[in-house]
Amino acid sequence: MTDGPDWRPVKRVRAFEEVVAQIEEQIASGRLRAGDKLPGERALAAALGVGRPSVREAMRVLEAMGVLVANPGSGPEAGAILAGSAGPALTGVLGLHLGLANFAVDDVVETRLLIESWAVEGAARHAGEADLDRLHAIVAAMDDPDLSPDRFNELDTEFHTTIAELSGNALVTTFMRALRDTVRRHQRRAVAELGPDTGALRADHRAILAAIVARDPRAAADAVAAHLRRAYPQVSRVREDAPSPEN
Amino acid sequence: MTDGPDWRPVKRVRAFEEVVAQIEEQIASGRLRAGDKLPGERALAAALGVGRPSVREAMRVLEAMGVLVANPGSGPEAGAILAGSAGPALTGVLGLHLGLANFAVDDVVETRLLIESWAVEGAARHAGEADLDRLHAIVAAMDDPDLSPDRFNELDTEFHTTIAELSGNALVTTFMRALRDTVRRHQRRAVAELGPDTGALRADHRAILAAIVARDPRAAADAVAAHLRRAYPQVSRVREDAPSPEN
DNA sequence: ACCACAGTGTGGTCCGACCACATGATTCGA
DNA sequence: TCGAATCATGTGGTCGGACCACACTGTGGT
Repeated sequence: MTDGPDWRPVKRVRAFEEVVAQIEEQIASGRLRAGDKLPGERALAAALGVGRPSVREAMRVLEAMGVLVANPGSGPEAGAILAGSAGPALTGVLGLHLGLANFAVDDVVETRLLIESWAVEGAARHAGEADLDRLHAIVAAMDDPDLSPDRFNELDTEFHTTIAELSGNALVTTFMRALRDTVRRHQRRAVAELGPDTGALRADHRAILAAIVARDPRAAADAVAAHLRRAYPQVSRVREDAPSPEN
Repeated sequence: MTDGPDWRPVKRVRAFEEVVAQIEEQIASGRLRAGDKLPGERALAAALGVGRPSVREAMRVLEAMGVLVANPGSGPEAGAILAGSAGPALTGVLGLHLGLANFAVDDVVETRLLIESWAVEGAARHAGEADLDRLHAIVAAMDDPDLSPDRFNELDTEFHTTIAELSGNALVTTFMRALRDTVRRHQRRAVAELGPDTGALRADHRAILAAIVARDPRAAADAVAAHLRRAYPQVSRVREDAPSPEN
């Protein structure tokens, strides 16, 4: 394994990478926290001994990762502010690599099934009364007969996101939402609008909620699996976890 | 719900965002495929009617998302080439938001447990003889008594990544690796080196492999869970999926 | 007290220039 | 003739400067 000189191809370090690295370090060490505001681009460039374009490229990278937002103008809203949720960044990454065929739509849906099944089990175990009320309200709101498709989608997102939150794992929530948005954006581009009629989807939601209310994690997971299979019928690969009749 | 004027805050569209959007569109529509090379920055800027800095910032964004790599010089290796795995990009995003306390280390480990448990079940069902040989070879290689910590870690990564691949879901593989790298990088920064002695970890690997060989998905998942609990003892929150004694 | 206005600082954009690098054609020498 | 040093070319990387649009802020005037 360790035969021959075996050089590494020399690490090319670009200026903006060093800028990103330093900001990352400030974040990791806790010297920079969420809500903090970075110095202005000009000041930062001077402090780091690089040109403003390098600082700007670093900003773009951090912005793409959902770490900061940049606002022009003056006042408390202006400048580069550390904030951010990882969600949109993840959605973007997943969407791009979906387009590059680095993985398939089936993979995405299957992963969402895996994650959301787990999340709903947690929800069935730990949901409090207030949580259940929120879910009931969402389900009820989706029964409005003259609901715009966009609004319907918003409520659907809220339903699933709330369930994910009840798992108590913020990362799972983020993943779940990113996976859902990725699939949705992808099929928006290819196929027509909502495939299955909303009636079946709303019935699924009620079944999921009923299982959560009944504190039955297994039934809740099954209901979620059935729901996703109905919502994404074009996805062929849907595996079972426990009840595998094979072998 | 639709009361009042209800303005949207005006979409600020920056030039580089438009550039990114156009490249994204070319990718989504299939006109740009993996392996393709983009025009030079100057040519692209001229074609799009923007300045070169805007094109460069777009490049940085796409590069940060793991979509392309940029090489200077001349020849077939030079230029902006579409390629890329999503892995490093995901690791970067997760690490940053871990530092920003948008989610906790426990969340990350728990999510990895969830994903890898599922993956190993698939591996136990679908692994072929060649796959098992690969795993056996890795496990054997890790028994070398004078193995550098770095090399040990490489092999450990290979073991877990191979299992994830056997699930047949490329996205799960990517996630698994990103989660693992995120935790590792994080504790590198905080705590000392390898916590548990390698002997127990290697024994865990053997147990996981044995369950896969035995085609026992349930046992394999349990073995993975036990392994992760041993590897990350500082993580308090480790839930069970099915065998929950509570309730 | 109120309002209009210039001042100031922010990010956004662009231009032009130069550098380092890798390649390929060219030229010069043996 | 063949080889090797050299130059030309084109790439991304970096920089400084300049200008713009924007949003706030203080300072005038009314």
